[in-house]
Order: sequence, then C-alpha cells, then structure tokens
Amino acid sequence: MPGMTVAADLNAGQREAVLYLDGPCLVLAGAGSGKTRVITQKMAYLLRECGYQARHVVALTFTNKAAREMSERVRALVDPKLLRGLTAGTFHSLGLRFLREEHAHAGLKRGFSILDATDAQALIQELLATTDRARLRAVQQTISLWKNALLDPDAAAQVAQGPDALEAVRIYRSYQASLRAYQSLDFDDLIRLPAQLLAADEALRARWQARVQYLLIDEYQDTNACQYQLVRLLCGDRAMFTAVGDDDQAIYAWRGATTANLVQLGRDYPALRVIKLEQNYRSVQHILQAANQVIGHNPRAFDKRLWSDLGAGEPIVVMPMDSDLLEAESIAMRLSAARFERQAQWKDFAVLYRGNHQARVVEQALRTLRIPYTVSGGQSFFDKAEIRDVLAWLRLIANEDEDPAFIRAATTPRRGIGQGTLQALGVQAARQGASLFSVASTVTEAILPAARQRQAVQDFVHLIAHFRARASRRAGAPLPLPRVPVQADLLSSDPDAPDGCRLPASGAAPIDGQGIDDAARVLDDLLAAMNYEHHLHDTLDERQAQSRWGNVLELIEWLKRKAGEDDMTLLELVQHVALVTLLERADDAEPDAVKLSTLHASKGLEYPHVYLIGVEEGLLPHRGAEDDGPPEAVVTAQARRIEEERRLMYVGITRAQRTLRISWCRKRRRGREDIACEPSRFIAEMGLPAQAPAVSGESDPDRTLGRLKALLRR
DNA sequence: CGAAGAGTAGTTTTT
DNA sequence: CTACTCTTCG
Repeated sequence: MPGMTVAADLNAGQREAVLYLDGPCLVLAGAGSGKTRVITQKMAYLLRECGYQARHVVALTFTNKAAREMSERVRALVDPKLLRGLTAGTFHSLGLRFLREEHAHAGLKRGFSILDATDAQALIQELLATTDRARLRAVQQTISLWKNALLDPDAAAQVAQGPDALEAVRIYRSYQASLRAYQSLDFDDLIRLPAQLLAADEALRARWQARVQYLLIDEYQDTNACQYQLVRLLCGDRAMFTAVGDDDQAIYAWRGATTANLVQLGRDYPALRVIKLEQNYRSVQHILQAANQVIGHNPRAFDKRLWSDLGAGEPIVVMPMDSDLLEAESIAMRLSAARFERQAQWKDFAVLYRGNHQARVVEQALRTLRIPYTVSGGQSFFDKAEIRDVLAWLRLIANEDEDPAFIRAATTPRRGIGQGTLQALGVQAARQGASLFSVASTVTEAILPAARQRQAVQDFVHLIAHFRARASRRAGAPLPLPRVPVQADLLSSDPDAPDGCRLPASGAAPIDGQGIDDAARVLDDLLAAMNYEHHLHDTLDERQAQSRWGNVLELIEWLKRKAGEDDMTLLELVQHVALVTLLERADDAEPDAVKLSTLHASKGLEYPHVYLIGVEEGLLPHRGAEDDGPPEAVVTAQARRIEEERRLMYVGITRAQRTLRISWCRKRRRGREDIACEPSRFIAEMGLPAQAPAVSGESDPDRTLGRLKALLRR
C-alpha cells in the first residue's frame, strides 16, 4: 500500500523531514545520513499522498548526475502516471527552461545561445587582448563572482578597487555587450536573469509561483546569492520548500556559494523548521571518527556529530611515499592485491585527489598493470575539439548571430575562409553593429575585394541557410495552429506547462513522431556537408582520426536519441547540450572499473575502499594566492580558504565505507623539477593513534619498485 | 590561405 | 612531458 511504504523504513529524523509540510523546512544532513532518500521519499509523499500534481513540484540539484539519480529513485517509488510533468533538474536547466518560455521578457530572441566556459573565456581573451593565462582566469572568475552576487557592471564599478579590478569592470561591460550582440548567455546568466526578471515583474512572479507549489533543493550549502534569490522568488510568501544541505560539505565558495545562505534561511523564514540527520549509514566508526576530528577544527554554524552502528572497521592507514610516481605505482599494486584479498570488484575502489592533473600518473600506473579505470571530473566529452567543431555548426544554425560559433564553423574544416577574410568581415560587422553572419550573407566587393574569398563566404552562408531552413521548419516557423499565449511553448518538452501558457491539447499532436526522423536526417546530412571525416583524416594520423570520428558519431547518435526521447527540436537540443557534461553519459555502461576522481567530483558518491592521495601541504590544503585581495581581508580570506580545504578533506574521508588509505609524498614532480613536500596538517588533525609499521612492504620503495619491475617484465 | 615546425608556458576545484 | 601558440615556409 502506498501509504505504508512512504517513510516506513526511515529513522525518526528522516521521517520527520519527509512528513513535515507545515512550512519551510531545512534538513541538515550529515555525510551519508540519507539525504537523497529524504528528498525522494518526500517527493513520493507529496505526489502520492498529499495530492500534489507533478507539474507543481520542482526538485533542484547542482549536477546533472544528481538530478538523474533523483529522478530514477523517485521513479522506483511512484507510479509513472503521477510523475508526468515533474521537474527534477539542475538550477541551470530550470533557468534555461524559464528563459525558453520567457525569452521575450529578457529581450532575447527565441533561438538564443549558451556560451560554455571555454567560449566565454575566448571572448574575454579577445576583449582583454592578452595571452596571460592567469590574468584571463582571474578576470573571468571576477566577472562570474560579480554576476553571482547580482552585481551589474555599474554596481561592480562601485565595489571595484585597484587597477586590475577596474579593468575587469571595463571587460565586464563589453563582455555583456558582446553577449547581447551574439544573443547569447553564459552559465551564470541562466540563473541571474530569471532571478532578475522574477524580481522585477509581479505578474511573471505570480505565474511562476502558481506553477511551483513545492520546491525541494539538494546541496543547499552550495547555493550562491543568485540561486538563493531564485529560490525565494519561486517560493514566494507561501514558503513551501525543503532545503537539504550540510555546511560541512560546502566546497564551492570559489564559485560564489556561501554557507551564509543556510543561516540566512532562518532569518528570512522565522517559521523555518530545522531537522538534523546525524546517523550515518555509510562508514565504519574508524572513518567517522577521523572525519569528525578533522571537521571539528572548523568553526561551524550548526554542530553535528555523526555516528554509525556499522562497527569499528579497520583502522585508517596513512602512508608516506617517496614520490608521486611511487605513490601511483604502489596504489596500482595495492589495488590488485586488495581486489584479490577482499574478493572485491574493481568498482569497489576509488582513488581521490585534489587536482585533475594528479590523475595522470595514476592512470599511467593503472594502465601498466592492466587495471580498468574510469576518470571523472576531467576533460568533458563536450570539451573535445572534434565535438566543439560539430557543435559550432549546430549552434550557428540555431543562432546565426553567435559570432564565436560562426568563426569556428567557418574555419573548421578549412573551406577557404581564413584570418584575412574573417578580419574583413569583422571590421564591417563592428562598423554596422551587426553579426558576422549577417555581414557575410550580404558580402560585397567593397568588403572583400577578392572574388575567391567572396565565393567561399557565400558558399558557407548558403550551406548554413540551407540547414537552418530545414532545422527550423519545426523549430521556429509558424505552425498552422491557433496562436497560443506563449509561443515558446511550442518548443517546450514539458507536456504539463501550467494553464495559461499551454498549447491547446488538439494542437500538440501533429508534430509528434515526424520530428524524430527529421532531426536525425538533418544531422546526417549536416555531417556529410561538413566533410568532417575527410578533414580528420587529412589533418591527423589514422589512429587519432579514427578515435575522433568515433567521438563525433557518438555525439550524433546521442543527439538523435535525445531528439527522439524527449521529442526535442534540434534547436532545443543544441541549447540543452551546452548544459550537459560528461556525467550525463557516464551511465551508458557502468563498467567494473576503479574510479579516479577529484574530491569535488566525488561528493555524493561512496565506495567501499578509498585511496586518498597527495595529502600534502600545498596540495590539500592547496596553497592559495596570498597576495590578492585587499590586505586587511587577507587574513580572514586565507582562513576561510583553509576551512574550505578542510571540508574537502572531510568530503574525501566520508566517501569511504569500509577502508581508507591516505598517502602523501616526500617529493613530487612539478613542471621540470622535484619539490619537497610535507604531510598535510589534516593528517595530524585526524588524531589517529600511532601507526603500526606498514604491512607487506609497500612503504619500502626499493621493494615496491622491484615488484613492479618484475610485473612489467612479464 | 593553410600546414608543418619550433619554442614556450603550464598545474585547483565546475554548472 | 605535453599541449598549445606563434612563426615561417610552400
């Protein structure tokens, strides 16, 4: 019986969190205390027993993967019929959905684009006219932080101090102007803009508040000012929401997130009910003890003490290593041995580290021993050059004003359009205040004297126009339907848009079915017209060309599947792709492989056996730049950074269910030379009893090396 | 215009 | 050590 299963096997705190519906609710859920369970059970409770319709329930997460997991778990609990129209997605995807429907309010055309971090960086680089990588990153980050703090360029100018900050303001201004000209948004805009529009427009707010009747927010400690505003505006005075978070796991301050939002929630909603979950169902006591010890060194707004009844477990092992190379080799061997000894599977093991680059050495060692592994948090599938090449074409088709896409698509593969041509087009575009594409489509002899260049440009424009016509037949062109209040809904994949902006039921049907086939055909023809496979074989050796072409085909297959599944148009698809990371496709096959992951990417996951590597001063905690920021703020800023690093350590420790091995290196190769390292202060903070001498010789470098070499010879 | 070569800089975490 | 950028040559 439905009524029996909800909350049946929950502990007291979890049950209270699920059943509490009298007002706003904050669940402080320690690591491994079942927070996802609370959220999914609460969704089930709302839908099955409280009469909430799915389209009125919105659940927000920070990653696509978390959103997917949430949907899956709810699907297992609730009759699919009751789930139609449910929103379970990231903040960014909700923002995108909002803007798709309300684009007119934002002064955007329907086919606006989204620039990912790489595109945005390229744009800023152009505006900054520098090759200084560090400066570039600094400016991009500064602008992003301003945006997330809801500061426009004028407001930023008020707070900016020093020449660097003033220059950043200048860049911010022209960056925004460029985005507007390209009819493009960056990631931050996807949240900032909806928040701004909702704050400014009462009717809009009322409409969305009627739509969002219950809001659930996961990882609440990672919200920034912007996201908090959005939450407040969506909830309104009714304040029906549940926020779940853990201030000890806040590791995104560098992205503008602030745990102050946890405290602020109590001030903004005095009726807030706070529920703590302190029983851990994940880890043995040795591990929890160490975690509690470490995090105890941080000042905390909410004191929690995790406990578990899973038994003491094995002690944590701390291993000094002579170098990062030996560390990797030792772990590879240790993994082989442990898998055998414990009769475990590869996927029961994870190697966690602070920075992506640390994965390289480990990968090498695992490959040598033929240990299967997967890396998460590294370069995204969508960051690969070949993928970006193809997507540039799609983006240009969706939004011809997006100059970055124009530049990339026009020049790859090579089709006679080079620097000179682009520059001439660019000069003219700047003069007219028009996009490159619009200049290109009306190109004259005055702009491009050489007939060959003109021809190349015209050919390209025709190609794009051809595909645009085909792709937008369903996407944008008026259908023979009665006008509907909000046109964007023709594009919506949500069959249960709120009343008032929904298609007449009779109107939605005709485009079904047909769309699948068309999107697929357009994609195939586009790929052929690009001549991309030929281009790959031309510029690369056979091996690389094969592998890249494989990636392209995978992308195309994925797009086709997506177009079919969600009945999306090509244009929607292209927008959607900008938000999807490699996490989304990691589920295709869950192979039996060791997991390599950054600490950040490991949040929310758990493994029976965890290796936490590179636990050294300078790496974890990572050495921060002591010389930036106003002097008087440095001391506190520095302390905050250490606290965040400590939470990162805490997150790492609490990923482990049964065993945890921590290692640090006496020296580490960095660039061209070795640098000496010391163990992280966090190791001492764990308060472990003196270590027994290491077993089976893996701390003895000579023996380790000898064994490895013996293995390699075979 | 584009491809091949030499030189140079780079390492935090991500939606 | 590698990946990318800038330069030079065809």
